[in-house]
Amino acid sequence: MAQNRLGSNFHQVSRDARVHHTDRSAMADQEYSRPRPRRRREGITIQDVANVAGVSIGTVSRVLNDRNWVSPATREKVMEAVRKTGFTANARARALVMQRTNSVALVLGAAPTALFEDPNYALILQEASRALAAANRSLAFLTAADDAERDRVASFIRAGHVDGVLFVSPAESGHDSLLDLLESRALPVVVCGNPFAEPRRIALIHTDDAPGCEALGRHFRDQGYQRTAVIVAYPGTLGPRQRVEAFTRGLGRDLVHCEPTARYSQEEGYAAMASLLDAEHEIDSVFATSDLLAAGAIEAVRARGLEVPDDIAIAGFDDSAIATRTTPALTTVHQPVAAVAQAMVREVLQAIDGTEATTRMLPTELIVRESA
Amino acid sequence: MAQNRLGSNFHQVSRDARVHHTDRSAMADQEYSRPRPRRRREGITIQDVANVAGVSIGTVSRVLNDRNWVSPATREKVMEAVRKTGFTANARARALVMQRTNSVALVLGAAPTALFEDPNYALILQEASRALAAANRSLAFLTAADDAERDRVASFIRAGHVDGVLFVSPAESGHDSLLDLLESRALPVVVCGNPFAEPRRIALIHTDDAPGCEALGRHFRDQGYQRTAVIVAYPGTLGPRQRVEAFTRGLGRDLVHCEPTARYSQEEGYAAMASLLDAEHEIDSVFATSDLLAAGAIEAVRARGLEVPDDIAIAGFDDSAIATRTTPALTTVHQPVAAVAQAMVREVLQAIDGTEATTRMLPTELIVRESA
DNA sequence: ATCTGATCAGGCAGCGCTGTCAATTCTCTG
DNA sequence: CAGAGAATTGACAGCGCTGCCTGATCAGAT
Repeated sequence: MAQNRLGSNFHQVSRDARVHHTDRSAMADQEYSRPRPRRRREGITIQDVANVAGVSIGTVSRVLNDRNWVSPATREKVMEAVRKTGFTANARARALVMQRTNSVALVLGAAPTALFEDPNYALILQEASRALAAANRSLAFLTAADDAERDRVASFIRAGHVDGVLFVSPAESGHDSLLDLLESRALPVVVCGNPFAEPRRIALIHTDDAPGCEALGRHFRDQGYQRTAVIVAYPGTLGPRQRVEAFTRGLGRDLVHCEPTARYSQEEGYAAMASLLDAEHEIDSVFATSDLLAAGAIEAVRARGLEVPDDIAIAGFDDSAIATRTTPALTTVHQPVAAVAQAMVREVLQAIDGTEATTRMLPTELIVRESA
Repeated sequence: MAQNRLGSNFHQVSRDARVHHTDRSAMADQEYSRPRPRRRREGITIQDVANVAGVSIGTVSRVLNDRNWVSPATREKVMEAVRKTGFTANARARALVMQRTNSVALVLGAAPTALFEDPNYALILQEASRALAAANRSLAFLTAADDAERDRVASFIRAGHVDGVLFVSPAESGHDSLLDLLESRALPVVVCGNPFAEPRRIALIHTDDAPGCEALGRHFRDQGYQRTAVIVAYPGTLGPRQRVEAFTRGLGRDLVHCEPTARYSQEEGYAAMASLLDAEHEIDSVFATSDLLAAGAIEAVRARGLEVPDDIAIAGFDDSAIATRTTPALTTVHQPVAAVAQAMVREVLQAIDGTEATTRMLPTELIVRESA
């Protein structure tokens, strides 16, 4: 038994020596020969503050974390020492012991180019960043456009870098494996965008597109448009389909044509409109399922010398920044993207604190401008 | 050897005393109530892997970090155990012991709205994100538009959340306190954008705007434009001033007028152009120091029923995504923003690894499209 | 004067990992 | 076949912090 302990005893020595030494150096700033400064010391630690204040590190910790049972006098001494030393608690040590990093990942499930192609993404990033900062959390930004990136995201999350995840995904599928992982870890996740193909235990913040789209359909009918087409990206997925259905419902008659596109981009909108015009459907109005598509469509119409809305009326969806920059300004359906981002943050923070995150649906509304 | 141990034995006394003491209190408690961890264990740890592989945690660590002195057989055993347990090293523990987080902050020194207002910012974010991911680093996204946010950034950095900082700032001043902090901490920082007002020990990645702007000036002269004005944001700062100077040099004659704006936005460009037109300078050509300003200027010109470039030629600066989306497409000066972001990441990573980050300058070139 | 309970402060284990060093085993030599 | 050296592994301190537990202190009550 004693033999067994021998090894430990040896090390205990240096430890005792260290404590002894620290106490001394607190009294007089003599030599500072730590037993083995293997790595350079990083900065002011809680121990330094404790030395200056003449208390133990436990007390400093108690003051910093606003725990009870610290006398006002001691508290003041510690605060003063913190001020004097310029101490900031080491986030890494804190993260280790607290099992919490105070940061949240924002995973963009698309190529990063989407960030300036689609103002919605930038807006979500902006609002999420702001909301997290307000809650004193930091934002880790990741993209997950392809499998390699998804792997990276997965290992990032498994490594415990973040307390929760905000997942912003376009309607494309391909994220199922990542969603599976997120679902399987007990890590709070909030997704925004389109409803899931299959039910999931992941909270979803999405917009109720139907009312706005239906109102837009009624607006088209009221304006007296006779032959209407739609340009729709990701036509196979649930969200876009719902938009078109609600629009058609409001319109009260069948669509002349439905032109699909691969993504939400201005170029795709241009191309789709061009092919609609080429097909000579004799349309007088078009609903594009995003403002970017609509902006492209407007360009295509004007490139042929036609006028919007007189020759062809065009409406978009999103009410993003581009909606007021087109000529004419876009009639569109307002989607509360900022509110979505804020709700995502609120839900994920709640989930981190233990309350289950809940799925929420936010309303949309028709914004009539000049293009339709 | 035995002599050496003797010294230890001396200290062994105090240790034994301590042990005795502990034992006593354990007896008083009647039971050993503390072998179990107090917090729930978080997941698979290196200890679990070691147990499965039948080796010590040190050996597992050595295998994972690809250190020498591990026999092939043991290595295989450990790898197998890692596979079987699905172990991923805890990033937080690693960060603490390594004094390194493997993440880098991207600080946007502007309101987050800039992100979709100015494509440059989004592009930098995109490229930095990509480059960091490729280097297996994560990106913490922060904004520092006002003092409150700068304080947040400062304490974030002091807390040791990141190993380095990428600072993306518009020409505005107001960041001096933050730059002071960054400079004072021995933390690698790379800034992009305009040269510093005062010399700093911070690496800077910026573009050499002069060649492109001068070429643009020559192009204006070659086109036969007679009366040229400029629209310039942040006219007091070094970068914009250099652009205008180089442009004027290429032009070979004085500017008719210099219209200042507060920021780089389409709206400001519109307003500046409108006021230029109102002032009846009889100009036939305008150089705006960013594509966004130029895009706004084009709108303003066309809103008055004038044609670009026939009535008034307009050129921009940046060659951002918007340059090809205006009608007509913008003649502009290409700024290698993606390359800037990549250089920033390269420099900051080098600096983290000990090499001093160096200031770099990247070239610009004239892109002639239709607007001038 | 002693006991009791409420406060307050200190001590220390331990979060999960890495780096150092000692211990152990294996391989050659002379 | 001992002894030196090389290869391999184990042990454990410690990164900086928090949380539990214990000890000390001080009123107020007995």
